[in-house]
Amino acid sequence: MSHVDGVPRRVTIGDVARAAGVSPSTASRALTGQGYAAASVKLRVLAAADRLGYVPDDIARSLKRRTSRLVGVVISDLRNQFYADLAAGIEQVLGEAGYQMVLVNDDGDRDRELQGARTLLAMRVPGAIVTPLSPEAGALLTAQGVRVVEVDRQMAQTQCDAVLVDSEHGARAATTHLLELGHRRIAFLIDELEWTTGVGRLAGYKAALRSAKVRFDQKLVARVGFGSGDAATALSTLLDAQPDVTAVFAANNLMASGVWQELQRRRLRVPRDISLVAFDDLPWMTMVQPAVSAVSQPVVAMGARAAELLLARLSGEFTGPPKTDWLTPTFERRGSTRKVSG
Amino acid sequence: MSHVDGVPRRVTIGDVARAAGVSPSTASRALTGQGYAAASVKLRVLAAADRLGYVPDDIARSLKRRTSRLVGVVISDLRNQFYADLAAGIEQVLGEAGYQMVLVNDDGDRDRELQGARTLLAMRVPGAIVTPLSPEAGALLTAQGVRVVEVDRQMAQTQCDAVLVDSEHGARAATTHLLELGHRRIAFLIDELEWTTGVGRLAGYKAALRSAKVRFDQKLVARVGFGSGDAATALSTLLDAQPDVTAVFAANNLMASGVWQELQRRRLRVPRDISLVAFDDLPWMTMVQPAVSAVSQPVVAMGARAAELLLARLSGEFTGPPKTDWLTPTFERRGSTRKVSG
DNA sequence: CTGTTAGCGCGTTCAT
DNA sequence: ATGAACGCGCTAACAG
Repeated sequence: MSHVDGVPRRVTIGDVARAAGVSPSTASRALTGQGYAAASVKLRVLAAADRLGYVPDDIARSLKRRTSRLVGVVISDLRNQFYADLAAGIEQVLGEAGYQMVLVNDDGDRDRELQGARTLLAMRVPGAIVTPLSPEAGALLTAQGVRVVEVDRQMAQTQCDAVLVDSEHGARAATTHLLELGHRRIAFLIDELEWTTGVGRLAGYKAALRSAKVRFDQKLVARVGFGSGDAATALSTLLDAQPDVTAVFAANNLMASGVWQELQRRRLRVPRDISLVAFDDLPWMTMVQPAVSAVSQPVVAMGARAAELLLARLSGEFTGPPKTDWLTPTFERRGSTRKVSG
Repeated sequence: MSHVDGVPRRVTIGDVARAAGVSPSTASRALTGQGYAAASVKLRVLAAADRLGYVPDDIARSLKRRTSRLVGVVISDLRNQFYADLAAGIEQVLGEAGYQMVLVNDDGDRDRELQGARTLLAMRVPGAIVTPLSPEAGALLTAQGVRVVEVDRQMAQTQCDAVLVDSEHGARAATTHLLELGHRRIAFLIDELEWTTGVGRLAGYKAALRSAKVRFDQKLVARVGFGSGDAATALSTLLDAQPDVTAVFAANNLMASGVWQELQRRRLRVPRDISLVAFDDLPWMTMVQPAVSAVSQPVVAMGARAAELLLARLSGEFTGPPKTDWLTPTFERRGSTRKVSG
């Protein structure tokens, strides 16, 4: 009666063993390839398994082996193409290695991140890849023996592996480009300064200014709430207060999108009236007119690299001390930047 | 020596029970809230669990309960914002109900889809949500008692729940709009006609033509490979062969992107030289100039709805015969369409 | 209300 | 090379 839909009962290794006329242990050895099993027997077991449509129970197997092939992935916003690409890179590498990805969205909320970590703990995942919001979640996992790789951002106080893009380098390149075009009043839009990304990008911006002996002006930095759409409003306020701004640096793709909309709304012509550079390159940036000059990150590769690192840890193939992989972004000059006018 | 990193051994319910001076069963009842447990005892157990940092083992629990809180999600391309949004909608609803999402990307490949289904089977997931490529994967799952909800596309021969967008309706609206503007030679770009989406969109296009008594011309339909970026090339070929085309209908966001690029490359002015409508609305479509008129799908809501349906099935709250939910897309008129010139 | 018993499905000793 | 016995961690059934 619990099998209303005609699904009687999953076939177990015991069924296979019986059908093949051997013991469960032998069936297990034949099926997994671990341990001895006569060739003829192995064949019989395999045939029986196939005939009965046997699918090994991962749950039972995991319980026994005390480890599963599930990797937790905690990201901030799947709807942001950046994170989706990251997840795609991770999934591909994981999948090829026979691992599955449990995806958790934390929406930039630390409580949800922690909640996600706890869930992963309960699931007994051997490893996790996270874009961290706080050190806590990663620490919690690490403390319980879960191997953690931080990606995009670095937050762990206790050392753990990480795969990052050199934000400072990228931001510096973009800013330098603007400076070389003669811009001096460059607005900088960002939605967070708690993470290594925000910090690094601002640092790169400042470093470029310093090299060019241009004074850093705090009033040119606009800070908006995370994930909020008010990059447009923030830019608007800033432009009103600082009418001498000739260029804008949008520190991520969300900021870039908001900035683009605001520039459109104001009927400012890019790059004639104002120049624009973005950090993080998205497809739309080459579809608009003019195309947006941007710091392009190897996002998918970053996800893939993180997964590779984690797998190497899990397999014991890599056992060294915590290591941080740095990926280098490239600045793509496009049509949204030009020499400062007048 | 297996505990190099100082992670001794996970605390089990047995440890908690001992610390609280009760039996494991009582501890279990106190912890889960299922079954009797004296208030004072419950308190003691909870305190002990908390003190020891006990985290229930989901693997063992699943083995015992013969069901887990993992839902399989099989989609075609996480890097396509459409699928990412879908997954985001699913994840949100699942997460609120205490379920996790195992995400599998099949890249539009049926073998990988089938492989994914087998994996989910092995994982003993109680349910799965899929954007189907073939009937096989879903059938396999259903046959083993896994509740399946198809989303975006419908493929199952044996009935199963589905959440779909009314493609025909949307395509008809978009095409009618073009016809009302006087367009008669409307190119139609698509990358698949095996799925309900492609079929429905073409049907809507044809239906609109029929209503307007405009002859359907097969030569105006360009078909490209799935996921391939050659929408641009295909359009190019088509435009060369059919110079009287005055409007283009891109049947999904990939096609739209390719079309947009090709129109740019040809320096065709939209909508002056040619009009454009897209099926599936993406953010870039309102960032470009002119904004692209598009059939907007409630993608996140579709994912959410699919998850709700699945959860209702799993909880036994909904037991009726297979049902298909239809969501209605809306046509957003923007600047890329205008009266046919000349 | 509580403890004892048993078993989910598998892999892994340990004998043989 | 094979099978019997055991246990992974948990909870459902039962007796008390």
